[in-house]
Amino acid sequence: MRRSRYYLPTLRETPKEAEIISHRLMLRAGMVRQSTAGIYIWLPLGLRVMDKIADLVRDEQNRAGSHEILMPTIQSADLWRKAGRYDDYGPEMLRIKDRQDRDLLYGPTNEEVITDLFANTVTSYRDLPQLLYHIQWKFRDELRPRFGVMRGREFLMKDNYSFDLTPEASRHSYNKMFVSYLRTFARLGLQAIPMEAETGPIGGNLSHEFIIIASTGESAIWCDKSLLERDVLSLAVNYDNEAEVAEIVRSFTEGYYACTDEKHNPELFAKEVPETRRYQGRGIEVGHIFHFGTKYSEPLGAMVSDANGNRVPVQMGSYGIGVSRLVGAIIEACHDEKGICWPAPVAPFQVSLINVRVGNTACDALAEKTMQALQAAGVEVLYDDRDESAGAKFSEADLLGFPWRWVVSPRNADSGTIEIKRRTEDEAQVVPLEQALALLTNSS
RNA sequence: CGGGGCGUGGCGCAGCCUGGUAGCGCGCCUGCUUUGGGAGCAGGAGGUCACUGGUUCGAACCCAGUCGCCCCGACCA
Repeated sequence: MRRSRYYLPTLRETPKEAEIISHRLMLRAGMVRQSTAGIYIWLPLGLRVMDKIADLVRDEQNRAGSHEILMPTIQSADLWRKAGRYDDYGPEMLRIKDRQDRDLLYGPTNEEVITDLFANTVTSYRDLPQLLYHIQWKFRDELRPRFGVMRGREFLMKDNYSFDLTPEASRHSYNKMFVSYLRTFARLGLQAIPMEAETGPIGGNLSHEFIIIASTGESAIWCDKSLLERDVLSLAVNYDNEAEVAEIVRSFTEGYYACTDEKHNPELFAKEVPETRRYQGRGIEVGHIFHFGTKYSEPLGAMVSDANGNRVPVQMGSYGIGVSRLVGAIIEACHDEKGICWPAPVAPFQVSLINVRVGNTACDALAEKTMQALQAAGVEVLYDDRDESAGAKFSEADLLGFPWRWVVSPRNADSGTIEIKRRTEDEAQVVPLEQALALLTNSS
């Protein structure tokens, strides 16, 4: 992609409404624009990141044996009345009427819709277990939206719902999602810590939040440092093996203190965690999983026949990841004073290609050749071909934060070499194009 | 919803107290010069001063109301 042709409205100064770092950087880097309070327009660069996160989340959901569907944003109030939540949910739910004066709502979550769907399509225990998810926009009319996309009113969420015959089987579904979440966040380049949580209005009796460490996070957290050193991705998981999955969950939940301010107990923390392993800081909630039994299946009639021919309500759980929130959360966790430092898996482009002397024949030729070579290798590159000063280009590249910066300049164009540097390192190296390509493909 | 603050070219701000031709920096356009960390000079474009009403010869400025946005708090993926 040529920078000169891209739609990338960056800002030199920070709009005054933006207070926290991720919001400032997202506005400056031309990722989003605010439309109205808590509601954002996603621009190409921001959308690329969100799509990558969604794809990665999707991949891990599928790997754990879930099936993707897509439920509507607009739901019927009747369904919510039937489940008994219409009145309970309160003003956070956006209620609307259609032209026939029927009560509708913009879904803040989807337990009702999916439980109803399930009730109408599955009738036998032989079709269980089932894990169904979608990635869809939600609306919650927050009292106070803030922190940019981290607490918007409209947000993109992945929500998965499990259906099982017995509480034990449901626990396995819960465990599968637990492990899948560990993998998902690790692949996104984040250290996520599972913490025991309150179940809140979703209901139920078993729940964990997944928190990533960020100094600007909303929640105060206390945990055992050794949780941060666990290597999740090297674990080979067989999701069909109940004992194996349960063991992984156990290894992350037992013997490790990890609490948000909701559940923090200072005496217990001091007693259970040796002083050298105590971590105290702040974090951002990026995922939340719940087991809630028959809370929705009973009122909505999601029943199946068991092996003895008895009709029993299914056991359910729900599992959420804030996809749009993650865009901001990753920036909170990955930035420096110059700008964003994207983890490669979610970077909107892998390479900032800078031609410091547009108009110089050798530079232009080498830059073109380099861009084409990168594209041919399937590497996403944003080629800054504008007639701007070198300094302006370097600053913007730092702000946008792609993993690599490749510079073509009169210093090295004649020799056909390129100066390459990682966003997070200070040292650059000057190498021939072929070698640069090899370094990039081997490293990522 | 309680408390605080703010609405003036795309962005950041001054002007308001003390009413009298709407200003600055950045960005944008044109030209020349420059060229490895947000270049210089010259010229230029761009604004119903959030909205409505009032006071006044005259309102960005004073008064009243409305709307919008941000921050702190209670609540949340």
